[in-house]
Amino acid sequence: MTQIDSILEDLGRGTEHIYSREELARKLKSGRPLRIKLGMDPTSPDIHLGHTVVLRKMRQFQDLGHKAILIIGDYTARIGDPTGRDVTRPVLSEQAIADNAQTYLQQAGKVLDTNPEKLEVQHNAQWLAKLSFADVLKLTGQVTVGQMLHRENFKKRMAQDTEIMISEFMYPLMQAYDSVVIKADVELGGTDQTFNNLMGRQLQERDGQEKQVVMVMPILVGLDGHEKMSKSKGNYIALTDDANEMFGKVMSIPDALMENYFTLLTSLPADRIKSLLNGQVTHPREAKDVLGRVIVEAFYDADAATAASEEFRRRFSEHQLPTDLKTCPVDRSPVGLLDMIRQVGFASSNSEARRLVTQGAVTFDGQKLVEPTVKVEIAGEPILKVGKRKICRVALR
RNA sequence: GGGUGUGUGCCGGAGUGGUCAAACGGGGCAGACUGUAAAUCUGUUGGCUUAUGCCUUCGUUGGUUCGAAUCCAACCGCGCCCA
Repeated sequence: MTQIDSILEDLGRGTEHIYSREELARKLKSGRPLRIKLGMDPTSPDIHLGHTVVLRKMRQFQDLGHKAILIIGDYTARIGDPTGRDVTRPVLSEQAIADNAQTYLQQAGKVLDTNPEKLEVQHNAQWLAKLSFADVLKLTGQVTVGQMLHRENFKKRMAQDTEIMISEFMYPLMQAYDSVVIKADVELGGTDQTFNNLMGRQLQERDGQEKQVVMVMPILVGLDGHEKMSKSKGNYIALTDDANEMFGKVMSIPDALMENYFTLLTSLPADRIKSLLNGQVTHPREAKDVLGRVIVEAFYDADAATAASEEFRRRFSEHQLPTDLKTCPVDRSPVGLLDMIRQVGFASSNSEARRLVTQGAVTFDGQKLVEPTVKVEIAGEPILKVGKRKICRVALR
């Protein structure tokens, strides 16, 4: 196996498809630092593990001496990527876009090498905003409607008779044009980006450039085990989650998801992963514990990972109180049970609190309370527990 | 522009004058069982200081009626067919 072959193999890990491997090999052989493009739309304020799949691939290229070009889609965000949507996206305000872009960068820095030699950050409004109508016509003159309608997502929406705004057709073009402007050698993206990425190749070719290689990564499935990890579905692990939260969320994923997470979110060697996933060799709980630690370690450190694992064991396996039990204030002492639950934020309405109480989810000061109408005394910071996860010490304000 | 249809709770989707806070499914939450896994079972899923009670909700506004998610009108959104 030549050196290029082994590099190719590493780079190919966790990718769904490469268009094309041969071209990538050729580019790698040239020896020059490649320009690796990744576009991110600042449409939501946080990034989560799903985004890191591609960011990690980007990092891998950086570590091999290539240059990461991170494109903040501050202009494309105004349209909204039609990807994965059955309806048109709402338009974001410029301010929201700018704010989101800021946090994106900050968080992406947890995965990427932020050395300016290795990372170039571009905002696509810089060139897209300048295009004239004539420029746009020229762009639109390079792609047929048939081609656009071939796109999975549009096809589906056509079939369902849901609306498609013409502006949405512009999205792939804009993204593709980004590739032309920055002269990308490789573009990374999730499988849902395939169409857009491939269009970049087309436009580059028309422009007389060498076509970019497109590497598409699988979409990370969310905590529920079915749907794509996304903020709006609430099935995500945010990079801003604290270590305990992160670890706990990993422990809650369905077993079937572990393989996916191991290959896409960790750098553990393939044979290690294999033995971890073999139920004969490793108990699934143990495997998941390793997964949780590795992931936490990537964003914090080894100590934090160990601590999170231990805390988890203490709390949920041994049913002990969390070490960092927070204290919640309540405004009066003989207080209605429902009122208290609402005041500490464990229920958003009295009715909800009532439901929780009658269903036996509430323990106060070591006693299970099932009568919604009782009043309780706050003395000596008693502990209130609602369900498995909501727990705090109650103190008089 | 003409014809026609549609708009229900987080989502899908019943309901066509009172018994509707609204069937059913999904999702969520809680409980049992567990490894905060899966599968399964059970309960619950608008709000209200305690409630065989009240309030708000079925695109919007107005009307008919003792009484409307259900009938009428106008308007708005969305779709289909024709042009």
